[in-house]
Amino acid sequence: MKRNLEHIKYKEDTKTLAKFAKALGHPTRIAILKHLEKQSCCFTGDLVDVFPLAQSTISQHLKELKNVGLIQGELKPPKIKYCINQTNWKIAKSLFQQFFD
Amino acid sequence: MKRNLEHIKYKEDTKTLAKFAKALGHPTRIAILKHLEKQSCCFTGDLVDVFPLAQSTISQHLKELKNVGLIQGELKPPKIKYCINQTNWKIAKSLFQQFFD
DNA sequence: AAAACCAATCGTATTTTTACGATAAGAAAT
DNA sequence: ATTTCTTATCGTAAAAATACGATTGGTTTT
Repeated sequence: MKRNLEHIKYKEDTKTLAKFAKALGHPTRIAILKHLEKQSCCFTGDLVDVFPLAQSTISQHLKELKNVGLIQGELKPPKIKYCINQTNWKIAKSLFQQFFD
Repeated sequence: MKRNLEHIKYKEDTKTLAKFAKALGHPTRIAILKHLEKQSCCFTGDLVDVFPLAQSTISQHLKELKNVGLIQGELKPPKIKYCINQTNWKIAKSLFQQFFD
């Protein structure tokens, strides 16, 4: 963006929905979430085995999903166990639901 | 992306869902679609009045929504009437639905 | 105490996205 | 025929996203 257009006032729901959608806007992140849904939980290393991507790249995608609150990490030294954040998952679900009618 | 990683094989549904999500990943585009849902249809100019964005920017967002098939444009010279593409809308809806369970 | 393990972060390169103004293209009105 | 209206497209600039390798930090194992 060339200019600062953050003064555009969108409704809160619109912004939140866009934020979730953006996080889902990459096939790797969709695949990670599908994996988490099936497995219920998993470690970063599991994903590095599943996807032909560098560890740092996977970590980056996980961070993004964590930042929008769709997943959460629990320390299980020396690993980190990632799960879906059920609270926010439900929020996202209902936002998409009502968006599509 | 530094390297060509298009050889990563994602399932078709995963790619399609990510594509739709990406298109929804901007508040302006969410707002445009909400507007279209309410109005059922509208012209580019209407949107230019609603959003404090340049006409070319609105046009660009519309193009993106059209490219993923969420909307379609009908020539009503000298205007263009945009509507939601119901067929693809339903596909997107069901993909999100089954994704969220 | 040292080595090994796991995952985040840093630095960086490339590509894509987002926004704008200016221009072009088409039809309608004058 | 010229002007007006509407929208797409072009060119461009700035920012964000995507990917990688290398490094760092924290545990655990040896």
